[in-house]
Amino acid sequence: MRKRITAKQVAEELGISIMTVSRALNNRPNVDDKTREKVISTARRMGYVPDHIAKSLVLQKTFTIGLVVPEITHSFFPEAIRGIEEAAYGAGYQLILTHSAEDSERENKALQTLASKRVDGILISTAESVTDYESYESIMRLKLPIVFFDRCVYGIGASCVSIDDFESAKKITAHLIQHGYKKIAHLSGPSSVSIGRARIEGFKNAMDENGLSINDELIIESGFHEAGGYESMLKLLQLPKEKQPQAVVAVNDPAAFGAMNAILENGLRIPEDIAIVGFSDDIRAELMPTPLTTIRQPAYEVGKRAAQKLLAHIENKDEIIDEIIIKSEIVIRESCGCYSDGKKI
Amino acid sequence: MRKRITAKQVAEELGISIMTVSRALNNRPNVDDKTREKVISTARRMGYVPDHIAKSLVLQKTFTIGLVVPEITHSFFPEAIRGIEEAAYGAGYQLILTHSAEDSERENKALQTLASKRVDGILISTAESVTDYESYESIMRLKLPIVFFDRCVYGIGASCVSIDDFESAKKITAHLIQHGYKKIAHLSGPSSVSIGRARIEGFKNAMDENGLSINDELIIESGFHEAGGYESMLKLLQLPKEKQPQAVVAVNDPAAFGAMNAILENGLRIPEDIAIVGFSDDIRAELMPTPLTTIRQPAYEVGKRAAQKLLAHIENKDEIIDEIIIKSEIVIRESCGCYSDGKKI
DNA sequence: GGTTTTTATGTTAACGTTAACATTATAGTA
DNA sequence: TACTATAATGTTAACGTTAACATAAAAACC
Repeated sequence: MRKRITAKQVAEELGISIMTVSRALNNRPNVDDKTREKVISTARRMGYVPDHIAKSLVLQKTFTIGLVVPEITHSFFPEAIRGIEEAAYGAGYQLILTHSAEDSERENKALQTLASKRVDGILISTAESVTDYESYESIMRLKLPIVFFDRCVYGIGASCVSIDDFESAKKITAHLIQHGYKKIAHLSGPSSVSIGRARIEGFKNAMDENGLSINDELIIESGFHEAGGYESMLKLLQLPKEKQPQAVVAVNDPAAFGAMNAILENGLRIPEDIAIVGFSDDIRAELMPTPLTTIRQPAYEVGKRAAQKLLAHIENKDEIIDEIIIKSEIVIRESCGCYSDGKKI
Repeated sequence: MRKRITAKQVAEELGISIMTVSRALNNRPNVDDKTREKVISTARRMGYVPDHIAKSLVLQKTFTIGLVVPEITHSFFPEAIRGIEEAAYGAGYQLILTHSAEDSERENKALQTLASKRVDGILISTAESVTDYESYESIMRLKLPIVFFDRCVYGIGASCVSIDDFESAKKITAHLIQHGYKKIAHLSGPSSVSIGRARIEGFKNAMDENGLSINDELIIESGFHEAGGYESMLKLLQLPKEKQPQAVVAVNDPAAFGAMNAILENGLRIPEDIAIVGFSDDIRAELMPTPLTTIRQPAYEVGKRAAQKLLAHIENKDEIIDEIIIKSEIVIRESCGCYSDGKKI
């Protein structure tokens, strides 16, 4: 069983130095054309594969980007990863994928591992359970560029790419208000996560600007999952009839799905009895019994821009820290009350 | 701006040798407890992060697995990746994720890159457009363990983990036959992909065993996407009435969705006029106007088992080559004709 | 107390590559 | 032709770690 072929062996085969082999294979100048050809063909014939590990060690650069994702099965992330991969691939970088499973402990470990593997930069969407930023700061102390995407951390001097959560939440809430609803509930995300905070603020801002009072009883933290949406909606439905909301703004589509189930199980109609809107345009949104009005997040675009920004930081250490906002789009379906009587509001 | 801290600097700080630092930090025996403590605390204080690249070079092992996925947004893959990540994480390995985008050229490049990055093994689900196996064989020549998952390549001496495509296709076809349908069509996958071939064979086998003749006009290659299913179904609907199928077995759910749209747009009912079944239990399957009967693929399990098998190959070079089949499950909904009259067949 | 065993630490070389400098061959110039 | 500029190739050291062997110190034995 032959061992792996190295540049040294190719050099010996040709009776030349390793350096000439290296130069020939890396398209460097000052190599005779004939030599270069011989080297290339001999290397191929011998099955030589350059050792990127050795190269990384001497160059102090791995052409690898670390990626930390909280929950890869959320429909947003596969799309975002595709955008990231596209940008990275185009620039000749590979991706090390790690999964925090929404656990801050695991996220921290992943960051340490990535630093240890000497990635050139890190792309991260924070876990739900993160409470302090020490692990991010320790990465930054290593002068390792870090770019947040979707779920951001502000004020620690890192770039961030996300959608305009505040504006989007405000816009979709305002849309409900236009329908004439006055008692509007919000199923909120965890306040520890930037998008949770931004969306609740957008909701409140829309209510304020339209002269509607905010009833704290109608704001319930439900988290990002269907079960939380279901539970929270049940609580709302247990309020006395006159306090119950006419419409609901859910922090994301899964939470909205849960809430929709709760509404239907209580024998109420959507949107006639209670209107509801989501956030994220999950693939299931348009297939619900009453198609869900929601916000479409350009996940691919977010991923791509985040990767591009990270690459810029990697290749130019004076690249300015930026907070990039990608515009989202409201997708009007029926659950808000539009079309239900045959015409759009 | 301080440079990165190395073991050498920690050693100098303490006035001891690098080797003692290395031993202390790696929990090796024969280090005085006091020395070990001092090393660990000093390393932490100085912000030392071990360099895995250097370690990989000397150990000739990277604790990294290469992953090649054809289309990360297919709902199967995020789940499978989660399983892979789980197994890899548990064993202390990281994942380099590459995306072939169903393109064999790009897949080949990804494999070369992974070999160059000295991954310890490769997990791959082949691209649709792959025609020859040279790139896989070149990986195997490097003694790099490779395990196929979901879409397999047989006969080249690599392990493979997939669901029982043949049996599952046979089972779901037989289910349609039990309903009494005799003219059954198949929208097939590309025959270049193992699962495409296995499913068509399962379909034919079920027809055979139940004494039904196979009409080649009713077998159309539609590929894995919605558009192909739609187009193919239109072709079937252009056949003379007496030749049109009573039921359709689609190669996967997206193809089935496309076909369902074509059926409905032609004013036909599902399943009364044409019954249909899919394959993969896409998240949308139960939300269709007529919920789709399909095969549930345990994607997480497939990913996890594939990763485990690869790890076994990595850690024991005599590990036997295996073809592992994960059992799938038929999910009965309404599109096959069950429940449509209020009772299950 | 001296010899052997065990434990703790140090030294050297190696992993496979490239940068930087050194040398040799070739071409160009006067 | 001799001298210089340029192109092609070679040599050495370095990247940060660990294995393998070497040595020194401490403990155990008779």
